[in-house]
Amino acid sequence: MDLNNLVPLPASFFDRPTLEVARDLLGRWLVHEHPSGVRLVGRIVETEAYRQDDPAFHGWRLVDPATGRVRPEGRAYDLFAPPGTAYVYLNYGMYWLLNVVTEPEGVGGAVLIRAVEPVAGLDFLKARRPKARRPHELTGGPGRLTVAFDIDGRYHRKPLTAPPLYFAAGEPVSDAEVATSPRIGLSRGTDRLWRFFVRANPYVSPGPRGERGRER
DNA sequence: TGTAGGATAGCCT
DNA sequence: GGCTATCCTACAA
Repeated sequence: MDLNNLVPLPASFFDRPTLEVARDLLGRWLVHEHPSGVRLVGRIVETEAYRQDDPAFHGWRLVDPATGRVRPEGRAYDLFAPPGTAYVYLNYGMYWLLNVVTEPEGVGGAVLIRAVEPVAGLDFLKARRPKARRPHELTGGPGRLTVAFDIDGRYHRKPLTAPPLYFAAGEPVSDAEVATSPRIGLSRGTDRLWRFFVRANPYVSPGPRGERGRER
């Protein structure tokens, strides 16, 4: 990959089954052309998939289980937006979480970006998170990476298929390097192995009780 | 190295 | 009024 010739992934990349997109996003680059002029690039090393047939999905109750019809109500309806749209929301009143909407428009799905490995803009990232000592404290964890990359609600519902915030091709990750586990921080849907991460990568978020990168 | 508790705000019941 | 796709600090061992 050439840092001087970054091409955004097109909407068609996200117009696929959510699990496929979550797996395929590993190794891709998250790029933020920051308003200050600094370009921030991170290699994605951890994702989670959320689907409309999933009790952990925000928009779960918007779908009528009998008819499959969707009620266009509330914030969660933005998860049914066109593929490649940003779904950014405030969690626990403090942290912005970055998702990219998947599946065709009208079908609910999104991938949560949980951790990246810095590729460019390291000084900027460190300045945003001055207390980070170990790698995963800098950009490992969905709340940490949005602080480091200065991503917040202003990107909600914006297309992630063009600057200033987008994904680039990066470098593929082989199946041998990929591990799965239950998603982190949920009370429902914990039986599904819909968290994808790069094995033994130091930037993968530790999760609760130091479960960093452990498969189950 | 590990666990416990608290901060904080929008959304839903 | 309860819950939440989190993180940080304090404190024990």
